[in-house]
Amino acid sequence: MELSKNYLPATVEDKWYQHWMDKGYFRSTPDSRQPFTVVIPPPNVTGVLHLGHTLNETVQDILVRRARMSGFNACWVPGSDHASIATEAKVVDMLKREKGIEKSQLSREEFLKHAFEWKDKYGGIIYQQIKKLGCSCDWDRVTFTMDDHYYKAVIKVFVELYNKGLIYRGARMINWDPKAKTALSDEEVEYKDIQGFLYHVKYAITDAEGKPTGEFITIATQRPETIMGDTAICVNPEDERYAHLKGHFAIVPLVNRPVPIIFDTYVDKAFGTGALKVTPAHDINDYNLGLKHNLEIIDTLNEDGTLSAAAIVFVGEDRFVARKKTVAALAEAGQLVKEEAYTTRLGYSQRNPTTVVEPRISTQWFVKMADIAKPALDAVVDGDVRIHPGDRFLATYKYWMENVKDWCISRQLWWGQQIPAWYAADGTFEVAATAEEAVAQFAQKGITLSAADLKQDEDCLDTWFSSWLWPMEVFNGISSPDNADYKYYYPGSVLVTGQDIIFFWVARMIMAGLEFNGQKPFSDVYFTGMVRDKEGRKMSKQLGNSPDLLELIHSYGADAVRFGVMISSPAGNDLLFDTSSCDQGRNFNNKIWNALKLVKMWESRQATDDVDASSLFPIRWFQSRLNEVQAQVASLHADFRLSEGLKAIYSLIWDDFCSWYLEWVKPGFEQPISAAVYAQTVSFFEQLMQLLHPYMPFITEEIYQQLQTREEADVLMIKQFTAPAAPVHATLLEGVLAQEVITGIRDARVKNQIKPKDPIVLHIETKHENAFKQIEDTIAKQVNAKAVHYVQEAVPGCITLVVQKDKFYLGTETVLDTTAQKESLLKDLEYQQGFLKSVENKLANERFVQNAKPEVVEAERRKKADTEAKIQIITESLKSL
RNA sequence: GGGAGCUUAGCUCAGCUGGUUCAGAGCAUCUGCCUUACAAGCAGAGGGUCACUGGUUCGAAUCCAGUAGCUCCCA
Repeated sequence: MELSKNYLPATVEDKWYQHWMDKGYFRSTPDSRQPFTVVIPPPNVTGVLHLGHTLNETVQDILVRRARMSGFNACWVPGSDHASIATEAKVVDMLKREKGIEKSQLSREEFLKHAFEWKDKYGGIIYQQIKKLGCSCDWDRVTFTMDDHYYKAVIKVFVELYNKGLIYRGARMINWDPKAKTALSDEEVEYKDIQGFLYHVKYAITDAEGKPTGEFITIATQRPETIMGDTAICVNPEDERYAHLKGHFAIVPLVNRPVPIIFDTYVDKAFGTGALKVTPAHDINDYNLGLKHNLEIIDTLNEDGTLSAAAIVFVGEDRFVARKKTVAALAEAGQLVKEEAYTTRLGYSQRNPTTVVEPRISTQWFVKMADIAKPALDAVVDGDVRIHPGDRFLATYKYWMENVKDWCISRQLWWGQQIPAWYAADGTFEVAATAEEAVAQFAQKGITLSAADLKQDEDCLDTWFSSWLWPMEVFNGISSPDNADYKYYYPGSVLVTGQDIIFFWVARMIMAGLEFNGQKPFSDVYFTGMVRDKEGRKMSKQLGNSPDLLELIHSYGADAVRFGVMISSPAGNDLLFDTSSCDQGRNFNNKIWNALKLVKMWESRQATDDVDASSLFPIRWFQSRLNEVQAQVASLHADFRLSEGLKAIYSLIWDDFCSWYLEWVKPGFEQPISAAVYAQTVSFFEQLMQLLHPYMPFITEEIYQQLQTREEADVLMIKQFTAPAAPVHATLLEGVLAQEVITGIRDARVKNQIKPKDPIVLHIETKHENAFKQIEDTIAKQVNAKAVHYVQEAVPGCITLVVQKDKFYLGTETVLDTTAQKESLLKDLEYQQGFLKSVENKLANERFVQNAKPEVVEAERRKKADTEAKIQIITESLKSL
């Protein structure tokens, strides 16, 4: 079959993915092998994969494929996440836009039906993309965080933690998303620097009896619209300016409510005016101050961010509109002293990025974190769970775990697991998996009720309260803990994820694993960095700087995209993505493809002979190089240095195999090739493809299959690695010598403008003629030498050059200009002399000779001798010119 | 405000336990090649006081401290 000019990924990728699927190679069932378990960080059903996912999935696939080829029973579980807030928002949007339905018109059940339809429709896109990328997931194990068993597991865990006293319900200051109308956890708030204003507002003072003293106290606030919720003014007890106001009151502007002047060291005398308005319902610090001083709490905001009746003025206005109106009203009343520009940080809802989060007091469910955090902290600190790279994230992890706050897990949403708390009419409740169990629990307390009397909590749980069970429940480990899969696959091997969800997910998974199973969920965590564009900006939809994955795969091929994201992204480092790295990947594909074409050309030109291929220099050398890199890649993998592994393989294939080896064994035009050499070459090629396969699965499988006709079961993706032989050090050095001589002579040819087609005669002056006998054919071929002679002295009229410790004379018909040679020799001489001096200095230093390791000193002595010899050779050459 | 990380060639980045396999890769640049696998290629070449200042050491891109700039996380 004629092979195409260039590699065409589209024709190859779908074919092999389908084949692997049909043969069930991705599927894993427990057996006697050791498991290698990876659970995918489930992407959101709302979105499509972006480059961050691409990097993640690629890393996982590399680890999983290599493990599968290394004797492990590799199992990679795919799935997706219901993403409560984000998905609910999208479904609500869609219903309104496409069907004209408001959420409020629907029952919970009706809404969930729409949500599931939506998930089925859009969730599939993600899986399609993962497949296109070549990921070897076990598709029979796809899990969704709202699957029936998963739902049950979440409820089970909730009930269990509640019964242990680790979940409680209470009114606290929480983060409120007024758009989604739900509580958020601290982790779901993203802070951004914002240019705002600081408004100075003066409040009239009255004495203890309420009589105006004619004085004013001025406060500075960023949020004038919350003035109506003020219940105190606070100053520092040390502040002399205000000491006389003890027992006095301030009159809140616009609503004319007297509030006490209180004293607390919390207030910074130097900030603003030194006087702070205290609004316990709308600021976390004020809330704490309020608790301490028993202040009234006046909540002036509705759940949608409009002012409530308690605000008295501007009721029903949005908080930002109300702010403007409040400022105008204050100005009119003459109570606005000044406004100044002010930079501050505002919290935004992670899932509604344009919505400012409102601190709000609300009754929610919380997980008590301190106790379950402790073992999870220890697991990482003790190295039971290892984080890669190094311990770069250890400090962050430790800090968060040591200062962990209780986790607000209730959300005022429908898309998620509904909180299993059952309320009686009087507001008392029982936590139980079902209404029937709740009835029984009430009965135990002597309260007789029927299921119909109970009302289940309207709220659902935070998505992360389901995702933290992921490594267990993908194997039904919570819902049915005695099953064989769970026992076999748990704990998992490696978790690959972005460093941005270290708290959301990684920390909590470790907690959940230890709490519910007693074992860590995985032994290694590999953090990938953020993918940015080439200007270093985060990829985002707003900027439109995130390339479409399917389009990238369409134009470059999946292997090239995988190469592109892997080639320069060591663990934890941000990746500045530029499509030029995909170009590099595509070029690499092409290079491999062309090497295949070359080798295939030889297939029909084999000459049977009795050559002992293993004794031929190119073959001995490449065998050692291959073994060397095989071992190197294994060790890099053990350290999770995947991108360095890819670099090593890239260079082995392009430079060593294509540029050196294939050129060395290449027969002359239309000449036959030794059958033994051919067989060996095919074997090398196969081993290279195997080594590269985890990184670039499609082209490697295609090449492997093209190299020979194979049995159906002979498939690269499941071919097992064998332990590489030890490389022969001397052979590697032989290769270096050959390469240096070839490069040196080629350089000399270029500098002396000898046309590539003009042959030369090569004279070698060496004390190691035997060493050159092994490589002289190879050298002659590579530098277009028609003859090689060994000489004992300079050959006149030749180009002279020195490589290592030997001299080379190039006889040529071209008229030579010796100045170029002289220049090059002089340059070399200068360098060698400088080098010699530095070595001599070292050796002259007594302390060096005394303190340095003997082998280091010995190496320096050798260097000295070698350099001296070389200088002599160069000097002689210069003389003969 | 607290913490972490980064700063190496024009650009993007490697460089693990200090010592010529330490100053590297890819892209970009320059020169010469349409050499029957590959011009998405081949053969060569040039290019860096390893941010700055001190310290430890016989020896520092590498370890320590400080300074400057950038990034991220947390308040």
